[in-house]
Amino acid sequence: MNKQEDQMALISPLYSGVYSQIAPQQAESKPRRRRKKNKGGENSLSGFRKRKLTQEQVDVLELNFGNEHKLESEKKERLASELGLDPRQVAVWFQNRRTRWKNKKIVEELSKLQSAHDGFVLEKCRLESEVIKLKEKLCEAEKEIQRLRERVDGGASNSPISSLTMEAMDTHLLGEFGGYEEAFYMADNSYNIPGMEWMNLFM
DNA sequence: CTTCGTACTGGCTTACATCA
DNA sequence: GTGATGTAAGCCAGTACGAA
Repeated sequence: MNKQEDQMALISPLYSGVYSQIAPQQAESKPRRRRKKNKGGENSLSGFRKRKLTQEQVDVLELNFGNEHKLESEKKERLASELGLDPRQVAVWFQNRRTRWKNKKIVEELSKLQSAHDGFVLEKCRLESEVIKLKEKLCEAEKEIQRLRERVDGGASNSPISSLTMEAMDTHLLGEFGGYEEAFYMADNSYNIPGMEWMNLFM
């Protein structure tokens, strides 16, 4: 693998945002010099009328692109003579094809992210309604505790047993949540679980 | 008029050669 | 051997332009 391929491998498969890593200077939106209109200079291929490649030529090029998105000069020359094209045309075709491929990938990636996002929103709604149900349950449990406390206090006020019994009851009823705060921390304070911070983006 | 495909421009990197 | 410099080739983003 040469250095250039190495570099491309470092870059995401989509080449996304890529060139900015290689050429940060260019990534800054520097005003570009406007290109002069060219009606066919010395090195111009458009000296002759711009023409569409035949279906057969495109098929062969697509086949080669499918195997390898990069074009080595030897392969370029071979393809060019095989298809009766200028090597420059082959190079340009590959360059444009890479651009189309990259754009297509970006669109695909966007739609994947969109559906993932939709899924997370759905899950968030489900969790929120679960929190509401659990809060209702907790409220009922607290009322029940209060009733029992009043009953016990009424029979033997200031008895050391009463407070111990209450503690035990609290532990029994709330033990699975590890206490009120812990149980509902997430619901009120968004996602603070390590590694889940990104969820806040959707809040 | 819009979209798509082909070709070009300019900025940039990399590899290689040459020279002091 | 090594660093500086020049050059060719290739890549990309952006753009022009002809054809459908």
